[in-house]
Amino acid sequence: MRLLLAEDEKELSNALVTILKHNNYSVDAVYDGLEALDYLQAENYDGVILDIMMPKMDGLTVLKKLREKGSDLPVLMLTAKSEIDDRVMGLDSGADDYLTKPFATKELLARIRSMTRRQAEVTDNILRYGNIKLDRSTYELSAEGGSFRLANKEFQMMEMLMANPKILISTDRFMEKIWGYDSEAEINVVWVYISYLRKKLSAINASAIIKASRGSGYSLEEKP
Amino acid sequence: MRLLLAEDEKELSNALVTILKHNNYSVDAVYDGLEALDYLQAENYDGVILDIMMPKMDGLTVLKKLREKGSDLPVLMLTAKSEIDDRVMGLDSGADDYLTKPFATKELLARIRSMTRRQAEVTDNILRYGNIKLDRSTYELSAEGGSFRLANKEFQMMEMLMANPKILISTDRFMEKIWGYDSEAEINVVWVYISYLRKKLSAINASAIIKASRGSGYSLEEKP
DNA sequence: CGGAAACCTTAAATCTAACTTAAAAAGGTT
DNA sequence: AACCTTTTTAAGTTAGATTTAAGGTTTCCG
Repeated sequence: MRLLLAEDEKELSNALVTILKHNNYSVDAVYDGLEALDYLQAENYDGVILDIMMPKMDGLTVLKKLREKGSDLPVLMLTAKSEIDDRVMGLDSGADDYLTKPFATKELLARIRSMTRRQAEVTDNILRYGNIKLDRSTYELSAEGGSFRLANKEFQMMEMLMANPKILISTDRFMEKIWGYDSEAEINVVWVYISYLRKKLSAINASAIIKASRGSGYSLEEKP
Repeated sequence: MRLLLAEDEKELSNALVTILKHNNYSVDAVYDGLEALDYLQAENYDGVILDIMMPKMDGLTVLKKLREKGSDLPVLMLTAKSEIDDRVMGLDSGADDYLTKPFATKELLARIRSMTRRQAEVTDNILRYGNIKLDRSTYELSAEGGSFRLANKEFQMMEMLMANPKILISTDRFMEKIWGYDSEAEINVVWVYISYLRKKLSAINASAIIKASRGSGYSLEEKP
C-alpha cells in the first residue's frame, strides 16, 4: 500500500514515516503543498495524508486541485487547530476523513485502514497471471504445485511484478518503491529477493517466470 | 461488543464507562459531538450512546450526520429533559431508542442489550471451526479433548479469530477492537493472550492452530 | 578472446517481532 | 482479610525476516 505524506513539520513527518513503514506502508514524504501536488501527478498512490497548514500551497487547495482533476484518491486531512471551519471545509472539499493534531498513533493507523478499506475491497484482492495467484490479504503465492506464505519484502516485490505483468521494472524502481528513497540498503537485496522468488515460483510449478533484462530491469513473463 | 459513549458530564460519563466495562463492553468515551463524529468515522463500533445536550455539536446533529453517511449503527439517545419534543426528534432522526435522565443502571443495560440484539441474533451463537466450538453465551471453548471457560479478553480474541477463519488479523486490529483506541496497554498483551489461547487449544486437542505471520498478524488455520 | 559490468546464488550475520513465563497488579468473592 | 481469577507488565528467549558478504555465472563489447 503506497501513501504520500505531506507534512511540513520535519520532526512529525519523520516520526510518521517511521511508524507507517513499520506498518507495511510504502511512504513518500513531501514538505509543502506544491511538492505534494507534483508527486500526486506523477505517481500512483493508494492514499494521501495532507496537512492543512503548509508552505507554498495549503492542504485544502491541494485537495481541491486534486479533485478537479477527477481523482478519487482517499485523502486524510491533518489539522493543528480543532476548529469547526477547518473540519467542515475539509469534508466539503472532498476529504474522506480528518484528524486533529495531536493524535494517537493507533488512531492514525485505524483511520488509514478505514480510508483505504473501500479501495482494498474494490481492487481485486487476488492477483492472477498464468497459473499463479497472489492473495493480497494473506500474502499467499500459489499455483498447481502448492503455495507459500511470502514474507513482507518478497510479497511487495511479487505484487509489483504481478500488478504489471510483462512490464519492465528496474532495480532502482524496486528500491525506491519498497525500500524508500533514503534507504541505505545495497542494491544487492533486490537480486537476493528475485532469486528467492524464482526459487519459490519454480517450486510450485508456476507457468510464469521473472525475466531479467540486462541493464533495464525485471518483468513477469509467460514461461517459454 | 464495542460501544461509543458521548456524554459531556464527566462524572456521569465515568460512572457509565465503569458500569459498561463491568458488563463486558469495550467502551470509548468522548465528551462532545464533534469528537463523537470523529470516532464514529472509523466504523468500529457495535452501538453508540449519545447525549442530546453536548458542546460543539448536539447529539441530534451527530445522529443526523451519521445517518446521512448511510450508517445503520444502533443509537441510544440520552436526554436530560423528559420533554416529548426531544424524544420525538430523536426517533425521527433515526435513533433506535432513547432514555431520559436520570435512569436506572438496569434499564440502561436492558436498552443496550435490546438495541444490539438484532445484531447479536444475526450472528450465530456458537462459532465452529474444525473440531472446535466457541459458545458466545457461556464463553466456553471446546473440542474433543475437553473444554475451557475463557476469560473475557481471551474470549474476545478467540471470537475475532473464529469469526474470520483463515483471515489475517493484525496485532493493531486486536488492540483497536478489544482494548479501544485510547488504551494504554502494551502491544505485548496480545502476544500473551495468543500464547494462552494456543496452550488451551493444544490442551483440548484442537484441529486448528493460531498461526502467526511475522509483521502482518495472526490467523486461525487448519492444523497441518 | 579477455575482462568488466551486471546479475545470480547461497550461507552466515544481524536484527527484531513474536513467544513464553513468571510475577505483579487489579478486581472480585467468600 | 485471605483467597482466587483475570489482566497487565516485565524480562529473557527464540525464530523468522532481512541484509551483508563473498564467490559464481552470464552477457556484452572492444
